[in-house]
Amino acid sequence: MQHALYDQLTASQREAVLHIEGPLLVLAGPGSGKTRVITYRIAALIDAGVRPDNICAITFTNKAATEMRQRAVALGASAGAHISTFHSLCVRILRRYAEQAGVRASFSVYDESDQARCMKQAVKDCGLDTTNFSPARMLEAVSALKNNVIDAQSFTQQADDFFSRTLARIYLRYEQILAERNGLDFDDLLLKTAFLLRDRSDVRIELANRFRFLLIDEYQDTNHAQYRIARDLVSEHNNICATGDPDQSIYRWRGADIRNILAFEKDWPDAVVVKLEENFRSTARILEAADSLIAFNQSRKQKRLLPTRPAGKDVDVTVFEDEAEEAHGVAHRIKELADAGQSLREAAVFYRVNAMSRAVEEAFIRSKIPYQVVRGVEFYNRKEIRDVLAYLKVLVNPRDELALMRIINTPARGIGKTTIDRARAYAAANGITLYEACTRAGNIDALPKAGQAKLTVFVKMIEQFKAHVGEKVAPVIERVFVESGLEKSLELGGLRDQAALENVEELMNAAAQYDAEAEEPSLLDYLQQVALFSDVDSYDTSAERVALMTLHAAKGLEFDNVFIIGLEDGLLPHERSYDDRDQMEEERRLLFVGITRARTGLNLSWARYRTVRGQMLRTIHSQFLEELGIEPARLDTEQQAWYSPDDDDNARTGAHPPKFVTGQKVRHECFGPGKVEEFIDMGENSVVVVKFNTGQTKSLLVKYADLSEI
DNA sequence: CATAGCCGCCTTTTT
DNA sequence: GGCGGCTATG
Repeated sequence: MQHALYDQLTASQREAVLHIEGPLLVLAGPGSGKTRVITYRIAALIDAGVRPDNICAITFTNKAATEMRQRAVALGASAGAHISTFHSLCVRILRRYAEQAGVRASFSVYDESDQARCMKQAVKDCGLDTTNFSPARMLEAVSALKNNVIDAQSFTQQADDFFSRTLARIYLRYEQILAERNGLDFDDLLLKTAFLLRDRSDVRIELANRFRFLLIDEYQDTNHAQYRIARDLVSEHNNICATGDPDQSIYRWRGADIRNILAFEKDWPDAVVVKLEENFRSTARILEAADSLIAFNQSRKQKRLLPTRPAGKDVDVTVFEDEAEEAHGVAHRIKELADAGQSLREAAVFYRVNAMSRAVEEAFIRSKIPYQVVRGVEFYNRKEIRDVLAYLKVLVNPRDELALMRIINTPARGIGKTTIDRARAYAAANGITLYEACTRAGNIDALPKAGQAKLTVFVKMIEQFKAHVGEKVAPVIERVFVESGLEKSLELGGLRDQAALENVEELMNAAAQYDAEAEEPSLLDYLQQVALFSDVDSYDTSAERVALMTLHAAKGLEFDNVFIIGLEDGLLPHERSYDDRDQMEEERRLLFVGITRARTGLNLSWARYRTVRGQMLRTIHSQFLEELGIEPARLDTEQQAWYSPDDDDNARTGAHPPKFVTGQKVRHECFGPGKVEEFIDMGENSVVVVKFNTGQTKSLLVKYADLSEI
């Protein structure tokens, strides 16, 4: 690397970048240039003569991995370093060492809903009812065990009370079901890899030599299984570099163990520790608020955020009447920013729960503000996408009964419940999989000739698809989509199906991109990787659109202007965190993460009333607001500082029809009294939807309706 | 066997 | 308020 590049770094950044051999811990506060340090480090390692393929960098999301790859290459580092999430890495390892790990390389990756189905089955198989042993709860418990590298056998041995013994039975059965279907859930990817490294020193040594330099970002959010994997991977050379910030640990509920980062120096006693405390991102006012807030956490090492930027604007705190006004207020403010020439992609709205995006979206649509919702799984959870992927899964993993059940009669081809039940009974009686049973449909005596014929046609179609498995992924998807009849079934439909068609097209585009870019492209790899994808990965940072996301998804990102909504008691901190001090502290860290995403503008808000599960409830503002170190006078303003309904954008058009708000009581000449359900603000063509006391609901053009307020 | 409509369930955050 | 599963009906 040219020496000039290092000149851009601070002394401590340079120290971290140029530390080559031996364990290194980088404790990096928000906005301290951590990402930059990691990418420079990759370049510096290569510069020092390390072969790219001896480097393995672990990121928290796929998106972070993609970005890091691009940045490293832009810095002049030759491509070839392995950069991915822990889960992606484990998929590759398990496929490569399937035999040693005791799995089949063709495994399906089971996502949350797949897991739920298997768990439901497991609970039922154990003769328990799903009310007392809710699959979700059981899944949570099993996941916690897996994250702590405890398998079903060893848990069974240590289970000593009624609940544990029951859970052990469920765990065992759940594992059996997954094994029968050749499926691995998210946690299995880590667990099986941890066991592989523990039990097979030959594999461990081979991998340790392959990945001579291991870099792990967001180390504060690793769980025990990930820790074990990392420890074993560096067991031969100790070249581990971990970066993170204990104050930004927000995944405890998912098994993340903050002790990993706190105990790093115990695990690697000769570790060099570099602290990056200067913040180059946010203005001083924003950092003061963040600093003041996080200081309320008791189980934490004292740490200062050192601002390098000027004071900047005050942090804005606003109270609104309800969530609709709050959303409208945010929209209004963003319009102002846009009018002042600010870029929309530099604005983001954060919230505690996904459901809160709705109100904001509605306001943005009305205000014609382009936006994108960055959400957990949305795209790959759509029915049509899952259907197509299920076909592909059956092609590479015929044991995947979950996938098979999904497609066997989708689109409808006359294979109903009775037919399937009989085929299944035949499979059980003969100790074969359901798919195998279908291939022998002619032998299933319990089935009428018509049923046998339908199954045979289905199997024939699948077998024909199989002939193309070795080809590029996108064409296979297209073939399956067309020839399975899925496409046709959607073409007949209405608007909804039209959207579905477009989604599948989008899937094919993404697959084509995969075909072009993947390291080792294959249908199997595609399916295993796609299961690990989330919508955060498809978040387009270059689009001129406001980003809407949860506080969790905001991790690692930064924006000029940040809006955090719903600072209310029970929401942030979330009510489910009340009874546990550690969880309360995590809620505080969550807000801390959100605040420190902002470069220059930070707008916090709460609403006096919020609709929860369809009910409008009175709220109390979040205790966190008082912990920001902002003068009380600015915290709880009676009237909004910069927004009032009269001062709307459309007021500028010159026309001034009356405006209404949801819930408002009005009277109409003919229909009598009623309540406003919706007000669609379109200037002089505004529409108001009123539910009248007579029971009927009417949409009325405001300028003609002559409604009067009550 | 397919479809529509209804009921009852859950609802924090996500790789 | 949304979704999955169940039932009743064609």
